[in-house]
Amino acid sequence: MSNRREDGAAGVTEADAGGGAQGGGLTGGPAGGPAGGPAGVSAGDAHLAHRVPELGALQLLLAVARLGSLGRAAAELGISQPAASSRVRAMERQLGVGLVERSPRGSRLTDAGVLVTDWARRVVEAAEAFDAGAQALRDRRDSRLRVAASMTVAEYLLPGWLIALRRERPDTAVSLLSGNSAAVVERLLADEADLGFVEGLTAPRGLRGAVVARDRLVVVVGPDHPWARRRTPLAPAELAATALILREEGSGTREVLDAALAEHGGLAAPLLELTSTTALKAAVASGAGPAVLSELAVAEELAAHRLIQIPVEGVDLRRALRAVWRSGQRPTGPGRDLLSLTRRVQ
Amino acid sequence: MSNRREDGAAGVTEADAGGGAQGGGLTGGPAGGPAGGPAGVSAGDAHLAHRVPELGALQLLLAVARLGSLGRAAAELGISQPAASSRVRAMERQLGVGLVERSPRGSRLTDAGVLVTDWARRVVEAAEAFDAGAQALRDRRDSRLRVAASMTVAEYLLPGWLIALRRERPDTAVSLLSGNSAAVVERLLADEADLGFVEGLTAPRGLRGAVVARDRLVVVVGPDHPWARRRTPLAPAELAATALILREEGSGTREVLDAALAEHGGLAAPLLELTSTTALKAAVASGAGPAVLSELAVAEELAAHRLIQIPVEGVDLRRALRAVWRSGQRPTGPGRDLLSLTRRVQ
DNA sequence: ATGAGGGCATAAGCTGGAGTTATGAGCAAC
DNA sequence: GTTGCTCATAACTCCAGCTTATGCCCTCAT
Repeated sequence: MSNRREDGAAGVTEADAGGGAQGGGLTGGPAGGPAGGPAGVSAGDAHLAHRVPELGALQLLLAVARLGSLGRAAAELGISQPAASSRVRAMERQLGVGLVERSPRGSRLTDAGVLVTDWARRVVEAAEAFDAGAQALRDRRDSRLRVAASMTVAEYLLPGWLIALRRERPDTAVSLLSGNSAAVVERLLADEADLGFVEGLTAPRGLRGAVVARDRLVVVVGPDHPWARRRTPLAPAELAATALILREEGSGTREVLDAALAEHGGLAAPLLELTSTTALKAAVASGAGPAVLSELAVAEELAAHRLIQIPVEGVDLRRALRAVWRSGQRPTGPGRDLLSLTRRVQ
Repeated sequence: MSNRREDGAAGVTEADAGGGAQGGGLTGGPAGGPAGGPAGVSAGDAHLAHRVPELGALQLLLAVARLGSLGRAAAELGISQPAASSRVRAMERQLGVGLVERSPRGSRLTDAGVLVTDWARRVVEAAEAFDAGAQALRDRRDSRLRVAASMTVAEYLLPGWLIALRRERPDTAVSLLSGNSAAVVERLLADEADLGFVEGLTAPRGLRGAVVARDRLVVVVGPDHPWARRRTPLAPAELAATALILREEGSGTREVLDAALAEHGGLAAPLLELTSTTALKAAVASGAGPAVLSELAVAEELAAHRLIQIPVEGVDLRRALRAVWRSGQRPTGPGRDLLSLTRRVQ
């Protein structure tokens, strides 16, 4: 962990965070999702931004790791070498840990740097998803592919698709309209969109479509709810008889749930009605009661055990996710590319 | 989407991105992980940081969404109300989309704002994990709980635990040492750490421990690899006979794999040996060949289909993740808190 | 040996973004 | 009408980060 810096004040180079090189990694954890996800963003530390380097710095760190040189990393990001040097040093001072081992032959990450870089990668990946989505939201009219997607698809799936699409067809400009399924259908019929994505039990009338994925609704409760300690699956009638926290009337999730429980007595009067999935999850997590949500919407919370999934027996809560288009307007060009992507990248 | 702003130049307030309120969300997707994850960070767009608002702005947006007022959000982040106002406006200009509907009675998110805020939440959550990890890396000697963890635990699991711990015991300062399993054991025996986390088949000699989770090694290939189209599970002998991309000798993953395949003829000579999990995943994704990695390390890549998991029959590739401590030094106080967390938050 | 080249650090100067305080305007409820 | 909440604008300040210019150190090749 030698470091050429000799000045007193500046660099706190504690660097090495452990024994050997990262050779002996044995790893552990449960099956399924990306465990250990961060807890929810509630009130949260106000000064997070002061303790986490900004995106440019994190990207720079990734570039240094990949290219093995501050100078080359600087070039890739389009800044000067001294700027890169100073940014990395600022980051090291901010974190209180040496990240990069400089040598006249280049730069390598320290052990701590490897760890920090891995955490940084997650932030940058989230930022890329943000960017992909936001860009589609901006490029409104003048884009080659106009996509209309339901809220949840737009939120959870589309950014990943767009990144993959950009990787294969960098010149494709995509614009995104998002609303409920009815709005998606409307946009397609009005020729304001080329390709739509909706969820539901059946394909919308007047449109052609293809199932690109499946989804399931799950019953979730907060960790302190009595159900969280249940061992036996929930009976449909029991679910139907329970007051749930629900999205407002007209929500697709609620519709599907209604249909599934119709033969078991129908939904009980709701315990609470909320308008956003986020608010709903927060209410459930804080113990207000059980809710039924898309698996997709609660994957992170389940992995971090902020929410507990309760198995239900004897009810089919699966739904299809469909790509849809106007009859006779089977997608070509960029639309076809995106469509084929959705079959590979879920 | 009324907006009080009247000046010409400044605000591009395209705002609304869809039909109705976000009521009709029907949702879809496959089982398992957080699908639709972003693609890997390779060369990446240089100017990502110019297109994505910085963390403080994203946090501000979340606060506005939660509190319903720019002023209150500003107060929570410890900045003045005009600063918040200007930041949000800058963000709207940057993204080219109206995010917040201002009114004399407060502020609400627009439809597009809801979407953007959800994407922003992911970035902020990743940043919180970064912060939790980095803080533990810094607070070296003077902390109340000194944790030693193997590289992979430190990378994938610990940040989540630390966030949860901070939630319950805000005053607990944790320091993190990370290295291979041997180094972790060494630190514990030298009384330089209070609690350790290692993966492996058996508990280390001289230490007490408890299994806190389980993990599995999985065989993965790039999407273009012939195996990706396979329908039948891999036979152990077939896996053993195949040249794989592996971590260097001494890696825990390699050790476990070696043990599991011993009775099937032992590992073939490696196709390639790499020193970091990241480099390994990149090599596999680009089609260099198959590799065996912790489920934990490839969860995101599997979800985004950048890597394909190949089932293997007849070999047990599971491992235990253990918390360990010195005999007679059963963790108390903060250590006990963390330990009990690991059983709930995976 | 000795010079060329790559890599990083330092120094000095500039610029712009983001913050601050002070103030005004719109709307609601009392 | 007045009080109180909201947000917007204006003028000013200041610091963070960039750039260019330069120097040192090390390695490698001649």
